[in-house]
Amino acid sequence: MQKEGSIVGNHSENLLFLTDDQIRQGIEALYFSYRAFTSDPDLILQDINYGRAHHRALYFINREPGLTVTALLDVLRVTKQSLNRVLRTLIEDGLVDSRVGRRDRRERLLFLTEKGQELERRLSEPQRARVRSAYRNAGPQAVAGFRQVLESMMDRDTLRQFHAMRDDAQQ
Amino acid sequence: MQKEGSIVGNHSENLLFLTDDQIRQGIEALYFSYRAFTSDPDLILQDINYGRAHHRALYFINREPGLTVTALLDVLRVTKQSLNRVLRTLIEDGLVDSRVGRRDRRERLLFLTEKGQELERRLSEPQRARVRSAYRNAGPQAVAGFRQVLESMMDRDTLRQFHAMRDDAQQ
DNA sequence: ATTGGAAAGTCAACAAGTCTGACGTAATAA
DNA sequence: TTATTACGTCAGACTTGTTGACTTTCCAAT
Repeated sequence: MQKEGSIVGNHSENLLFLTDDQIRQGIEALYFSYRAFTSDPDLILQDINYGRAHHRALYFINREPGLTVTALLDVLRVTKQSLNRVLRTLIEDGLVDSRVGRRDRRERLLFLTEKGQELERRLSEPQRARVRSAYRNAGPQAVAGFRQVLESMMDRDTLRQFHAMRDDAQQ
Repeated sequence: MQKEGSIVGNHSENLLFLTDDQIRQGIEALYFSYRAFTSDPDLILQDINYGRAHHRALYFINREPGLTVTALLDVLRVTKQSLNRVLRTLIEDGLVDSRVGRRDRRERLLFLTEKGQELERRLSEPQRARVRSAYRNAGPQAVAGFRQVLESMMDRDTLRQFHAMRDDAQQ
């Protein structure tokens, strides 16, 4: 195609990291590592007859105490019927406290009870340990790249959610 | 603790990338990006009344034509009963061809039909496009870090599976 | 050569978790 | 007052996971 110069399609650096094989390996790495990532809490959840949905709910309620059901629906992207079943069991089991909103009394503000916080920690700590260990093992440069690629994979709306979470942690 | 020198706990570089906040952001990035990653095929699957399990089966059969049910079970880590149901529908619908093994006639060797290959491509191509675009956007250094962190998150057995797949692609 | 156990795969029944659709109630907004 | 919003619930369906029981095939020890 081109008479002379660098390899076709390359600008300044070579583009070997964009070969089909590299893409495939990236996809498989994502699949296998995500499964590993969820395996620890999954084992605990199985024992207590809960599912991943319970963990996710506990996680985000702990993340932002007092968030409303609608806000949680927005984060989780499930139907309210589906979330409701999960929330009901969590409330019945004394892990989540649902309080009527002061500002708007139609809203339910969700909080973790002491017991709820304890389970949330027990479920999430193995994941934190896994990520911490992977980070330590890979080093700060690799971690920066990891984050960069993950963010680039999100669509606009998901990225918005992600940044919103990141931002309200600063307060 | 230490009389003099760098900040406590730091070796040569600082360890700010290991703060709780960084770990938390990593976990959330993983959650949100994985959901984005699966969203494209999920939409297609919904239309044809298939689920993610069907995509996974198609993916790995395409990846290694002629693999046995047992081999597929090992990769997917589900019960054979669960896989069987998915395989049955794929075979009935003419997407997968199951041939009795020549070497061992208890085995079933799995292949994609032309139609199966077509659907697999349709499901996986959006994911490849997403990863390719993210890779291009983030650059080769970031990609290396991405891969390094993901691999560090896998447990021994998963890592073995991942490397086995990587290796038999070289042939 | 026979046979008894193990391995590969299938079928049936059940549980969990997701979805859609419809409806009811209470509170807020127009 | 009326329309809209937030939340909860019931019913029915589907996917995907499970366990248990079964058939067919292979292999190895006798």
